[in-house]
Amino acid sequence: MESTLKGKEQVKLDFIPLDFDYLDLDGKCHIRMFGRTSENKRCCVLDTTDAYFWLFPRAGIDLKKYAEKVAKISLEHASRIAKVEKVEIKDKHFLGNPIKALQVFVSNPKDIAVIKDIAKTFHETLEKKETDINFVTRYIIDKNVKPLEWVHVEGRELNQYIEVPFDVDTDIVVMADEIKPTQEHELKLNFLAFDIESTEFEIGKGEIVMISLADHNFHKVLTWKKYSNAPEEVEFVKDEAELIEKFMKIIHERKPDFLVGYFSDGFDLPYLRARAEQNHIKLDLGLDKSNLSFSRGIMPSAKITGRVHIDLYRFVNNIFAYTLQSPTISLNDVAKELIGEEKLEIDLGHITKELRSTHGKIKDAEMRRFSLYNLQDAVLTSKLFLKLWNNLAELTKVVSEPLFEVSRARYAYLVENNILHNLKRFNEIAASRPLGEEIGERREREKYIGAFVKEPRPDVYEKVAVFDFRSFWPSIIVSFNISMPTLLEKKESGGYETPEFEFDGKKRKFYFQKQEGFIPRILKELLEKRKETKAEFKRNPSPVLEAKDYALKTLANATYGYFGFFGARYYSPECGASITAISRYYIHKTIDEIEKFGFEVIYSDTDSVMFALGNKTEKDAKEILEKINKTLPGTMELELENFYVRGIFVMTKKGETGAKKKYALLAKDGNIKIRGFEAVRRDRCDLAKETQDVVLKKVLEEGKADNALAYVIKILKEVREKKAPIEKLIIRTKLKKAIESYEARGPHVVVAEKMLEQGLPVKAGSLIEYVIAKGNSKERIRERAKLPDEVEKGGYDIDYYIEHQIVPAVETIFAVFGITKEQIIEGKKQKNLGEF
DNA sequence: ACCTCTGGCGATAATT
DNA sequence: AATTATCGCCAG
Ligand SMILES: Nc1ncnc2c1ncn2[C@H]1C[C@H](O)[C@@H](COP(=O)(O)OP(=O)(O)OP(=O)(O)O)O1
Ligand SMILES: [Mg+2]
Ligand SMILES: [Mn+2]
Repeated sequence: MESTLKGKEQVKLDFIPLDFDYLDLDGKCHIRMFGRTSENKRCCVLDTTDAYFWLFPRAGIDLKKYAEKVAKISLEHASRIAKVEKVEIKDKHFLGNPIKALQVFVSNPKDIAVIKDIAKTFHETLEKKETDINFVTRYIIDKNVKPLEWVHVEGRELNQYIEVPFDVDTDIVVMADEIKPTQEHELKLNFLAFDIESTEFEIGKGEIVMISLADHNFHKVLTWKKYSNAPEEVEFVKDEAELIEKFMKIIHERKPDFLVGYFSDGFDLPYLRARAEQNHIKLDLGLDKSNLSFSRGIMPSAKITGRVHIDLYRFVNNIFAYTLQSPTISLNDVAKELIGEEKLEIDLGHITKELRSTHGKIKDAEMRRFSLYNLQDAVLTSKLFLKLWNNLAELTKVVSEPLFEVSRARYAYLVENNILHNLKRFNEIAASRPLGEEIGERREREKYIGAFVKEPRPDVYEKVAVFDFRSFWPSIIVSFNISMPTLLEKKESGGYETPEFEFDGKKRKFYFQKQEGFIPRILKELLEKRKETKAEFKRNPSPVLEAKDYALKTLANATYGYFGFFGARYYSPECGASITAISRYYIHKTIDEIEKFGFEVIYSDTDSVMFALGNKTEKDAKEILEKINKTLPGTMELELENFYVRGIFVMTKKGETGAKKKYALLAKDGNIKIRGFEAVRRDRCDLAKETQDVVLKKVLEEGKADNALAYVIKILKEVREKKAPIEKLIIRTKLKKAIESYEARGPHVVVAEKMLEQGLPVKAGSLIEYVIAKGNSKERIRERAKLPDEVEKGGYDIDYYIEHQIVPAVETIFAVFGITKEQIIEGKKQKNLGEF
């Protein structure tokens, strides 16, 4: 075949890669990147890189002969010849140790699977490595071309119509000859957010009624349902088919680099695809006239060639949401918190019901509202994208994987890729993922010992200081050089060791080598970045910076967790357990020193110490902090978290011990930090949460409980008089698995079954809402659990809400002040012991 | 197909 | 009636 990829015109340009894929051109696998030039031209860059994997030879064999044998592998596969192109003997490192390995270059990355299978049968072969590295990842690593990092490209411009063997809608296509990192330019965010309204929620049922598109200045609503006095953004089309065509047309005209949805992997795009199929429309949203494609699996990812489809819901769900206050991560809640705007309120159920029935009646005013509602969703999504962009981009740069992957990734993926993308400079070959049986065995391993948590003495404390280690366990990994490749069974001079601790039923001690390992090294660099981000957040607090700091902190902590993760390439529960053992040693030591100094240590969880200042000063506390820090090894550092005016610690409900992981602290600025209490839990009703919140606030601000008690008595009275609004009595519990797989059928499971019967969309992951209604109190609670709609005003179970929701939430707090449950329930404002 | 880890509280059902 | 198992969610 004559090459069509030559090109004539020499070009030099600066380019930012946004989207990556690979494809065969002229019989060779090419990387294809889509992005922008520094002149803001839409650009496609083609490049190649070697496809290869590694073979480790058995000891004592003739390497040259082995290499020659491997080099001869050739077979027919998928209607082409899969063969080894060349084999090189290389000096590499594996798990930190020098090793001779064969680098096996193959004709096509897709052939690695079949070729490695043959090579594995050779008696000379000990192991195969890096056979599962994605070709895009391979390219990013070997050519040092990173997602969202500008590169200078020198190459040949290809004539799109004559020389490029695929359709491509960009301003320029370049075959790269040379490509290297260069200075940064501004990237103008060219994107479109979209949202679809349909007559049904289930993919494959119903039809699309309306689609909205939005960016910072473009607003558009498309619908086939005609009505008068439509807002100016609305454009009417003939039918659903034309609606889909028009949607595609707008995307092709506006040419966004990013297509952004909220839950669009789970709903909008699968639904759109189903409807396009039904209408015999080819759903082409990308740059190469190809169909929208989906990755397989329970949570499919919708990929569009040349545009980065970002489902913000997945990023928020996996990475971003942890620092948010919002009760759910619905678009409404997240947008409200981050941009201060909400969805429009409409009766969606009514409208979709009317739209489903052939004789449905919808008023023009309702359709207007519906259109604006749909548009607002797209607008919120677009604003959210701009808000989250920086975090997405930063994380993408840290792990060097494409935005498409990073925006959908969980922490394990980020951890793994942060390591993989840094191996090259250590000349390291990547370890393999576990296979088959190994995974099962790892999953069944016993838990190792984790953190130390001190039992607090329940009381109200004045002037509380809180110390907390910065990135504690990651700093232990770095300071003690802990990782699977640096783990030793015996002590090495100049190396590191753990205290003795119980592991796998035996007293053990582990050792780590002196020579810095690549994982501790990579983590050290991440910690430096995280330290900067934490400082930036302290200087200039914002929810977005807080989320970024949290993501980097958690990426570091998940690197510790990765050691004990069954799917890890660098798996070592011994390391996980060593880290926690060292952490227990240092937190005990820290507690001891603070006590020796004369402070009363109230509580400690993992890496924090809370103590009462007593008759000492904040200056004294800072002094001991400095003293402790002088004794800490490596990069470990204890930080002053804050000084608090007052704090409360309570008993467990059983009343025998002080409750761990439950406390509240009043800061000097009036803010109350609540941890573990029902007030911060999703699965309690609002009335119980709010009541507890008020009680904590009152007792902390006043240092006594009389006003708080009066408040609770008032609330209980209203509950008894059936005055509590149903919304505040709704209990929300997540259905964590398929309904059938529950062994214990709690109220939320039973309600989920009921919802399913009513045709409501319920599946694993749904948040089930229910109210306990009045009924036979001798029966199980689940028998009284009803959908909120089914409970009329005042129809709730008074005793349940008093005995099971409100009183349990406040009784341990009042117990600190000597007030009993009976006093709360009977409303007798008796004098407590302290007042005699 | 994918999944960071352990410690802990408390609600409810299930079992004895 | 008391104890144990299951479940969800949170702290770190
Ligand atoms: N999500 C997590 N996964 C695994 N381990 C965790 C996680 N969160 C906390 N830990 C462990 C490791 C932490 O170093 C340790 C103390 O937690 P914490 O004080 O909240 O964070 P940190 O010490 O890592 O950062 P910070 O500087 O914010 O205090 O507990
Ligand atoms: Mg901490
Ligand atoms: Mn900490």
